[in-house]
Amino acid sequence: MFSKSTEYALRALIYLAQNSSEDHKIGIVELSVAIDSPKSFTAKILQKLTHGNKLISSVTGPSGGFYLTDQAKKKSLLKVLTLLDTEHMISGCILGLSECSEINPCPMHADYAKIKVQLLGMLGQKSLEALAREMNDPKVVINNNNR
Amino acid sequence: MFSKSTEYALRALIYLAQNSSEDHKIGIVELSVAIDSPKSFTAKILQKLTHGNKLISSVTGPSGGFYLTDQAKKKSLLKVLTLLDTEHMISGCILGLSECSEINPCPMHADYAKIKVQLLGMLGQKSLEALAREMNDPKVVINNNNR
DNA sequence: ATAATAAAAGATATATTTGTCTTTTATTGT
DNA sequence: ACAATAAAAGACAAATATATCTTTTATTAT
Repeated sequence: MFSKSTEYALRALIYLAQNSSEDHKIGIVELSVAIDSPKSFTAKILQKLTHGNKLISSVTGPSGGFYLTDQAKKKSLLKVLTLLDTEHMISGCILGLSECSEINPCPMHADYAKIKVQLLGMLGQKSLEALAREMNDPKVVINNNNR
Repeated sequence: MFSKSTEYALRALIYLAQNSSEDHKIGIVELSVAIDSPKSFTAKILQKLTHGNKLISSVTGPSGGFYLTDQAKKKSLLKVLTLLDTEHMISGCILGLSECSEINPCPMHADYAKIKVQLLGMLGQKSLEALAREMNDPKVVINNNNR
């Protein structure tokens, strides 16, 4: 469904939403171990979310690291996808047509439109902190270390 | 959502479902123009669906080309995805966990499971010929040539 | 049989994604 | 100020996806 980049980003954000705050920052080593992702690659992805849009906050140096503000934790997954410029994965035409619309729909348009509404609805309503809360349940995981 | 390969495959199959039969085969040139896809690349993709599984039938030489049997036209999109080995795009974990299940779910598992049911339901119930029928409506398109 | 046709197969090229490693810069605690 | 720390930045490498081009093989119509 999503690219590896997007998957790592979402997992990282959920972990940060659960475990970080301004006075408890998370380093890239802890983070990439926690979400089972390649360290340097994950660092690059996080950078995309720290710069202009500043969804993620970061501080260099000792006791530095990444964290989310309370405001950031309230952002929805859909907002994250928008910042990652990957929302079209879902909102685009399922057959890949660039000009698929009500006026000139693809053969799947009507059926997919219904599902799209639900997908976008779920992603738009689901905040990072809500997902972090899910992780209070000990069986809920965000890495592959339960194998 | 899907890769370019999968998109081209689905568009090609829908076109073949609408326009081909054993005594009216479609050449790769006509096909790739009709669905607005790169010719040789599309040919490669079609080959994957002609060999073992033989969803697509093909004949070389004059008056040859690709076509679908009536039986093939009844196959669902889900079946096509399975043959393309790309069903995991939908049935896999939305956060990319390899071991995401009821026992150890990711934080999105429960919400995505509901949507997954609907997506798989739609794809499983939608046949190539049903989609071909959609194309009888002149406003329905399967290429980008309406720009 | 032969020539024409069209898919199959193979080689190669390009672009994008994913991943690693090194150097630089910013910040902090001493 | 200084040393240690951690992210930022940049260069590079590998893998995969996408795309093109050429040669071969199978089939058909003459």
